[in-house]
Amino acid sequence: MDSQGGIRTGVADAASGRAARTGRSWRAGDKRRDLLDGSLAAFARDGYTRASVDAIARAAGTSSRTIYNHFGDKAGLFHAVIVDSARRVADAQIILADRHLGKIVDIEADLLEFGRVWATPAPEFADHFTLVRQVIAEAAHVPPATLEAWQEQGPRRVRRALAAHLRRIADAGHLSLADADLAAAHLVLLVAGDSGQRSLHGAVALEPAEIHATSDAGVRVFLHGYGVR
Amino acid sequence: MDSQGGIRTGVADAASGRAARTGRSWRAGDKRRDLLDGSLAAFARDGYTRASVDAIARAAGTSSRTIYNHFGDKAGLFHAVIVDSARRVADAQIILADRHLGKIVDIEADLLEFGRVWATPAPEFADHFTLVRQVIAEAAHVPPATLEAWQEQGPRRVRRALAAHLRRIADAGHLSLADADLAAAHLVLLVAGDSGQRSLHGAVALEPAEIHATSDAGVRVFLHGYGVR
DNA sequence: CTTCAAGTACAACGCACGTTGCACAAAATG
DNA sequence: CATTTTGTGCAACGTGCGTTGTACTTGAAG
Repeated sequence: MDSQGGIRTGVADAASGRAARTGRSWRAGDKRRDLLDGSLAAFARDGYTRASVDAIARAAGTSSRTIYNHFGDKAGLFHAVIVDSARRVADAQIILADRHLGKIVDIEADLLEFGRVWATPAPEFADHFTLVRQVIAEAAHVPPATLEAWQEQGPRRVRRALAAHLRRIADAGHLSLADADLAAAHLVLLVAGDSGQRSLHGAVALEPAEIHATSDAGVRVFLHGYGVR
Repeated sequence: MDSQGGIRTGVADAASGRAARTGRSWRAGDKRRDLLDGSLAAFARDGYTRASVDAIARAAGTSSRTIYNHFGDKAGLFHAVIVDSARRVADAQIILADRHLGKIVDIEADLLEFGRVWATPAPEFADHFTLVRQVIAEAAHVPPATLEAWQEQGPRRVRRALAAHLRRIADAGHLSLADADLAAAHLVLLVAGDSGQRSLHGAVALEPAEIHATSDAGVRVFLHGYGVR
């Protein structure tokens, strides 16, 4: 009953294989990048099933045949797209965490500032989060290997970076926490969970003031639970 | 570029038309109910595109031809399914709100109790919320009329009922609020937003203790903003 | 220039799916 | 009973899509 449909295996057959096999550097054309970018937009807009390979190729300015040469499979393309996108977003988020949590002078003020920036959606990553919503909605049809690679390169990497910061901040006496990983998960949920959920329901962009209000409230709840008393 | 794909119009062509035209009461077989229930399960599991009409018919124990006789269209079926399901869930939620917010003796204790019950997911409605996630993910491909009917019969109806309760409770001196509708939206988000978001990310069911903790925290934030000082 | 990998255009195959028409059974209605 | 409504099984049509093979172009490397 699940055999038909679903995103099938072809994980990383030829993916990035060319770059490794040939000594070619990625300068000219760079069809692979075009493909990853165009596919992200197409998958985000239409979802996996609806986004046809031909439409993706058109959006990326390549031939559909090139997709199969690079990724072997539609599923392989999807795998590469979400992992690549998740890695990029995670990189940006980690940099953001480093900037705001690297040096703590006033734990409450710094966390409030961090929360506001964190909760404010970056337009250049809108497609990514739309795609993530697609993945969550049809998680049952996404190969476990793809889910695993996405989580590992994206959310889990970010959470580990945040946890390291929180651990360090706690050791410096600004917080009181036992499980830094759990605390990191709680922090991002409290800061951006509500506004994320809310923007879904209304499908409208939130006002910055509303984002800041929910983020501030989340930080205060976090400090209520993890602050030094 | 958007012309192909998408859920097309056929909203309520023949939907529920038979019941209205003929004086027939819905007793025997009641294929329509079977269809609505089976379709809910199928759409929730596979999403709109992947769920084939034949598979739905099989899941509902009917013929695929009967689907077209009743709903005219696959899109019409989807429309009927989500509206019907949303109405049922909303009914249950409104009853729940009446029970817990009808008579207030201790505003904090009552809201805490209400929040815990509200945030605890009912297994019989799991399919519905899975379907809602599908709808949100591909909202761009769902006809506006379907989105509108769903919101009206489901979320908005619930929010209005909650707002009425909050208004009454405020008039009785237990709360201080200007916009009851906004307060209702805030309450459900604070109470269930986090746990809903969190259960998505992990795809695992939350422990009751965790649900209660986040719900309690949400209620306290709500009272911090809307409580009488 | 020759060579070779990378990309493209095109045609084709097979398949699954939405949808319809039609003939026929079953059940309710009078 | 006869009649009308509902539901079913089946065949069929058209279409869109994933995928592959193949011949051709292009541009860099030797």
